[in-house]
Amino acid sequence: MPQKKAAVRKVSARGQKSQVKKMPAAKTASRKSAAPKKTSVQNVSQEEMLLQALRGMRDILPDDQPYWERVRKALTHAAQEYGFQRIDTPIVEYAHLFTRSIGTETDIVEKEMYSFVTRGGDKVALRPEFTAGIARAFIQHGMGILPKPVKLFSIGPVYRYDRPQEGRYREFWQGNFDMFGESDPILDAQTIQLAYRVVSQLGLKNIEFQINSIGMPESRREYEKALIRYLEAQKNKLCQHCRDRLATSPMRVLDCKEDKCIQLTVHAPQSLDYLDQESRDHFKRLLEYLDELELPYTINTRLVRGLDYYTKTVFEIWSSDKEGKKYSLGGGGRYDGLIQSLGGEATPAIGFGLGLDRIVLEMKRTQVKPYQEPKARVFLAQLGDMAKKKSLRLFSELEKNGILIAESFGRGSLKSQLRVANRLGVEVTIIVGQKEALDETAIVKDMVSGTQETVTYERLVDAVKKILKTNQVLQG
RNA sequence: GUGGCUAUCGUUCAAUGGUAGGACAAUGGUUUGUGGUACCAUGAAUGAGGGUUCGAUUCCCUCUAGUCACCCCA
Repeated sequence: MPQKKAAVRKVSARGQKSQVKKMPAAKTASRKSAAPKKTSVQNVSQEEMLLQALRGMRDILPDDQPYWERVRKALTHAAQEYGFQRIDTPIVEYAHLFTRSIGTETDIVEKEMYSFVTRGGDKVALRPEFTAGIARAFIQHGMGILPKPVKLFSIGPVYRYDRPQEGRYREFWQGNFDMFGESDPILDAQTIQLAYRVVSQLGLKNIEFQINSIGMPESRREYEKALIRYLEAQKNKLCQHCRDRLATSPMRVLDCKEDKCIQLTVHAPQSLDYLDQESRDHFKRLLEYLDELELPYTINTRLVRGLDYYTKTVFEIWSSDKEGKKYSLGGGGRYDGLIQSLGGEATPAIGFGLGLDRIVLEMKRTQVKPYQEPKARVFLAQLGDMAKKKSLRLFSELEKNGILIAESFGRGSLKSQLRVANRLGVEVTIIVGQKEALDETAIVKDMVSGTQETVTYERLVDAVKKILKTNQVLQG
């Protein structure tokens, strides 16, 4: 009865763009003229909004959970094996924490942060990445006194107000690993090894690391100067966007995809040539370690990461499909200055994050098997009120004995219940009807052979287990 | 934030300026306490709002969402 959509009185909220301005309290603004904004809620009915997840937000449905479960398990196992301890930090932090650490000129902060003011007047933001919050926790809880390196692992959602596409969402999941207190390049190598370990354990092939070193702040400044000098001289050959970038983040010009920019930057100065002695040694030793570990890497002198806090080593993890198309799965790097710049004791650190949504996407794309939940092999069918009551008890009784039970208590006929049992592919069905309920017995039916026998409650568990066991042997 | 493409039952695919059809899935049934197959039946959709029109799911506009390319990144 799709009742012809009650003609709702619709106040035509047309016109009145612009002049939104600030409207401090908007106390005089009448209901209907309030909030024309362009939040676009205008033409969307309340009900419609209720039935739709926010843009870029999505549900991870039961069908997908096996993949996620496998990813989570791989992550936590690897974390354990490499001695990482789990830490969970709040999703919301002071916005300032992120601007301080990630950098104010970066896109992440400039236009992708979910920031808002709380009722108490605090400027806060949903975390766009993990490291800032973890660094904050590290300092706040005085973790600097712990034996080095301090290894912390996290998994959870992060938020970026970006334009969604496949594999990129506004709420997405990351697994994050950080090590504090150790500056030796072997940690860099170990970090990359760990990342490789996780990803390949998940069955992803064609993994490649791209690495680069951007040196310490001083050498980086030197380099930036040289780069600007070079680009400035041929400014008119750059695309418009890159010309703008010259002033704010010249290094980003390096990964512009415009042909003319690429051509121009081929011969541009490279950060590697401007490294200070220490960074140079660091990078050299890292490469030696990577060779030793036989990890698949290429040096990408154009690789610049979007966060300001990186020093020395930066890297990204890529996966490629048959057509050679590449997908970024994660990245990371060293951030020796971050802790100190946030107000802590000078502490070198390195870490990386993995994009879980993308990993799941890749797993599906390359047909990696998801994690299989243990599946019920026994079905419990019942007939009649009395049997229903008994079945509930039987259900928990069997479960206590480690037997997973499927059921469809809501159904009436035995036929339909058996049909469900069949579809679920169970090996045994236990049937309790009126008669059995009275006798305190149950029918145990072997779904493969079709034979069945009536047993007492005491013998029930054994009878079921016996069938399951012989099946197992047969499947061998 | 910019530009392109898209939008039909839960899923997938049809069709039309004039009552939207199939397949898969779902639910019930084929004498009611026994599975498969088959057969029958049932429920289920034109994303939202406006415009043009006698009439719009179809044409136009706006919004929303998805997707792709930028941007950026995971």
